Amino acid sequence: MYENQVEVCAERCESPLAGLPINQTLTSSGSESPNVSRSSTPDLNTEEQVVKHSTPLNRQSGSENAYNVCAGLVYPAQLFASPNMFQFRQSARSQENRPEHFAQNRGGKPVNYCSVCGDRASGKHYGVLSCDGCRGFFKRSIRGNMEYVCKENNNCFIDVSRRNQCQACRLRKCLQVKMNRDGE
Amino acid sequence: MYENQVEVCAERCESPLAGLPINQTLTSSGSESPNVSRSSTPDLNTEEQVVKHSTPLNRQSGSENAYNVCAGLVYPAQLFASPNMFQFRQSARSQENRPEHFAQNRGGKPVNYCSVCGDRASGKHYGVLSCDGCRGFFKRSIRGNMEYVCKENNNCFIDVSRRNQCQACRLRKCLQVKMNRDGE
DNA sequence: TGAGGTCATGCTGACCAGA
DNA sequence: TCTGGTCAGCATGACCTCA
Ligand SMILES: [Zn+2]
Ligand SMILES: [Zn+2]
Ligand SMILES: [Zn+2]
Ligand SMILES: [Zn+2]
Repeated sequence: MYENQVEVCAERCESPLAGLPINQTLTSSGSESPNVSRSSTPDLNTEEQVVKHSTPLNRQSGSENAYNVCAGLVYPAQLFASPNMFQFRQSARSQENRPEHFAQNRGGKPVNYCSVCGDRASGKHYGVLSCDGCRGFFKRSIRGNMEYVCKENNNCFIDVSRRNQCQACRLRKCLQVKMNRDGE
Repeated sequence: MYENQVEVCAERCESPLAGLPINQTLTSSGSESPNVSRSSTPDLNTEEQVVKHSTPLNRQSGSENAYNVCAGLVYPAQLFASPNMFQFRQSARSQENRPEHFAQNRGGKPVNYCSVCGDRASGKHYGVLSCDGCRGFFKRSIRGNMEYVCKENNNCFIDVSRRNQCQACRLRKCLQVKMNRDGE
């Protein structure tokens, strides 16, 4: 169960095209292991609206005992998309109908995904199709000469919801997909 | 290798006295699996001084290619203690000579550890011996009725360096060690 | 001693202006 | 189109006051 997931992680991370391979079939986005849905592309079915700089990170329930969601219970993670510690609200753009893979938008423009985390790409950055988050992260990393150290085994899985859990592995993934300071 | 670690994690997390069991022998703090040092208690051998609210989170190297620490290389994690995304600098208090277990300070005062993460406890909070970090985290969680969702399998390992990687599991651990709103 | 409260800190990513 | 720059938003935890 868990080893299974770990294997997938390691395998993906080590491959140069780790994460969401672009131009590759994604049958309902990562359903190889049914009981461990990793939600590479969280499909928030929430209302769509762009709110500038509104970042409600974690759910706040109205009821009293709200936090028992995780209390001692073990159930398959990612039954629904969850905001991360720094999982910012997906903007309306990101919440558009996610195509199977590389589909067409309403306007006909192709939708590309970040080579690092699988989020919607905002263009090519530092030589690689990537999202604004990974772009900013890579920018800060190289400009600040940052040194990160993984607390696991340098094979943390990087996707939209987990890209902020390990900076070391996120940067490693950035470099693996050939992000570079000079934009290639 | 990794399954080993996961097993340890799960075992620790599920037990009510997960993490660093207080009053229990810690032979050099977690050396069951030699090649995967998890550094439950990171022993920073750095200089000791208390700086108020100074939180240099990540290492910034002076050299140019600093980020190659993790670039594509796979080496046992935790060769040295690393600052987390939100791993604040351990204050001088935390860097005192860490005893084997429950040892005496210079002054003779016993040193207690947080039941949640193993950091140095600042006292009893919400009924449980805990550190200021876990105290604040639990406080925010219950006051805000926060709902966290684990992105793994609800068995993330919680220690000083990783307590900020999964809020869901951190809160679960808080509840497992019987933290409660009314201080018992 | 432990409760609630405060707030400096720094990471994140959406956005902007200029090349 | 992509770059550097900006900065609102927010979780964290050290520290404070008060009972
Ligand atoms: Zn990305
Ligand atoms: Zn990692
Ligand atoms: Zn703690
Ligand atoms: Zn978890």
